[in-house]
Parts: sequence; structure tokens; C-alpha cells
Amino acid sequence: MFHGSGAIAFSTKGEYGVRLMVQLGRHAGMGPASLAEIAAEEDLPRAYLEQLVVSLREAGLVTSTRGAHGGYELARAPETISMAEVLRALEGPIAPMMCASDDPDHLALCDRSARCTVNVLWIRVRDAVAGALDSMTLADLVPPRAVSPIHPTPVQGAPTKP
Amino acid sequence: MFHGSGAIAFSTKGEYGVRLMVQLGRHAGMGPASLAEIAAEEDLPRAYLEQLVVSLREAGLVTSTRGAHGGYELARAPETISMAEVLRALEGPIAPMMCASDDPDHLALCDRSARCTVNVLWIRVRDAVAGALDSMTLADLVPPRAVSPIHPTPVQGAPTKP
DNA sequence: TCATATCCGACGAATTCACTCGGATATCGA
DNA sequence: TCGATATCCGAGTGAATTCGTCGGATATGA
Repeated sequence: MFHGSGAIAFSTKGEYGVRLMVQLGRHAGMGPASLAEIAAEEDLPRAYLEQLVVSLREAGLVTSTRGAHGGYELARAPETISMAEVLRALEGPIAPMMCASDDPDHLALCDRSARCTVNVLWIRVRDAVAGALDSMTLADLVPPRAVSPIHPTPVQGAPTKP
Repeated sequence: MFHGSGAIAFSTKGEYGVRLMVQLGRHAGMGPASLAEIAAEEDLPRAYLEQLVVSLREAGLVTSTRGAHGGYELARAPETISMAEVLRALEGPIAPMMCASDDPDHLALCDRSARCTVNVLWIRVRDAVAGALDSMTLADLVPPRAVSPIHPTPVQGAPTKP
């Protein structure tokens, strides 16, 4: 893992996937964008994007049109797509530890869960990440094309001590 | 990685290391605890713990005494040891992406940082995790030995549907 | 019909993870 | 002084995961 170090590292799947979504966001309303275009704009391997986009399609975040002049589009408006959805689609459930997954299906209690006091920590981290991801939508990451009407970019201060 | 799925997964280094620290917390004030003891109590490979504890020692979180009846002790009181310190020692800087590390030395700007709008997201995640980790100390994870004064044992029931 | 796309599955190199092993050094108790 | 018990230290290893590539099937517009 050279993208993020040690703990809490997103893989390229997450990174490239988000960048792909941002490009689709910029392209919104202009018909489908092909992976070849996006790969060129973001300087990413096209064949690899092909893999990533499958997860996004299956999650219902993008729609595809096949054939010539085909490509991908956002399935919904950027403001309604939370980054939590995007990253969950790309990287699976948010779970710092398997005993602290936000997806009940993947949740597995360890046999020492009775004596385990550490669990609280992972839960805390999970919720923090989920919160941060939930608080941002794709629209927050798409650079404003023109001067937006009344949007002073509502970035709330970094949550240091809640 | 079977411990945490996909994004935001701690490795065993982080998990075992935290559990090790908790055990040391329980043992506080009773002289050094050997890794053999801890390995038995937590059912972890002793030889592996030996590796982990190096990081903890180098970070000044534990002290060691060699020889017979030796072992490890917390270097400070549990209340003064934040879990952020612990996990940083074990897993390196908190950095969901290399362009968003909280350690300036490991921070590497990508060449497209000018056009990059995604960076905000990783920063947000990083701060959320750091905040969660900073808000907890080792004392919060060490189970109360006796009946503590005003501590209704804040163990939430098995998280089924949060 | 041809160029352009998405779709789909398989494959592979490189890296990382989660350990294990062997031995050197230090310290305490008898 | 001896020996049991520890930490200390470096090297090595099998399995899994990551990060892609490649070839081809299918669908669509010009």
C-alpha cells in the first residue's frame, strides 16, 4: 500500500473510483462519457477503470449505455450522492475490524466478545469515518464549472474535538 | 485482509497492539508483565507480539525490563495515553491517502494537486479518524478491575442493528 | 459493415501480511 | 556461578491481496 500509509488506507480502487465519479459529475447533463475520455483526463489505466465501474453500476450509482457514443452517466444528481455510498460500493462496508462492520452481513463477532473491551474503539472509528463520508456529497468535490449562484462552499470546519 | 473489510481496515498489528496495551493497562502498578503472560491471556502468538512491542517501546509508550521476571510496563498512566498515539506507533501516520498524511514527513503531494478537488475528502476522513482516536485514552478501554465509583459499565449490548 | 463502446472472465507480477525461527544478550534467584 | 527466564534482533517464508493487463463477446450509432 503506497497510497495511504499503515492504518486507514484507501486502495486505488477507492481513489480511482472517486476520481471517476468526479469526472462524471463534471460531465453531468452532457450525455454519457466514455471510460477512454475519463482515463485520459485523469491519467488512469482505462482497463482498470472498467473493473471499478462495475461496482458503481451494480450499486446503482451510474448508468451505462453501450455501443458507439456510449459511456457512463451519474444515475442521480451529484448533490444526492453521498461519498459514503460511493466508497461503500467501491471498497465494501466500512469496517475497521470485522467485529465492527456497518454491514450486518459482514459482521462477525469474535469468540471473546464477552471479555472484549476494545470493540468500542473500532465502533467509534467506524462511526467517525461514516459520519465524515456521509457529510459530503459528490457535488462538494466537483469543481464549480461557472460561478455558482449561492454556494459559498459550505465546508464546515474540520471536526477536531467533538 | 480478513480483519476489516475493504476501506479503513486495521491490520493485526493495530489490533494485537491495542490488546497488548490494554493488558498492560490492567497490569499497571503490578510490576512488568511478560509477553508470555499476555500472549496466553489474549491468545495471541508470542513471537509476533515481540515484534509489535518494538514499535511501542520506540514510541516511548512502554518500558521494558530484561532478564528473569522482566517484561513490559506502561510508561505513563493509562489516562494520559491516547489511542491515537498507540495506533500511530503501531501502524504509522494516519493517512487515508498519501496526499493526506498527518505526518509531514510522509506527506507527498501528487503532481495534479492543483486540479485535485478530491483531496478535501481524504483530509476530512483523516481528521475524523484522528479525532475519534484522540478522544479516547487507554483508560477507556481497560475494564474496571473492581466496582468503580460511578461507572455503570458502559458496555453497549452486542451491536446487531445500529 | 465498421468503428466505438460496454461487458466479462481469466491471468500474472509484485507487494504486503502475518507470522516463525534461531540465536545473542541481560537479569534474577538459588 | 549456574541456569532459568526474559527481552532483543534480524532474517526468512507461505499465503493472500493488490493492481493491474489481455482477449474476446456483445451492443450500438453512423
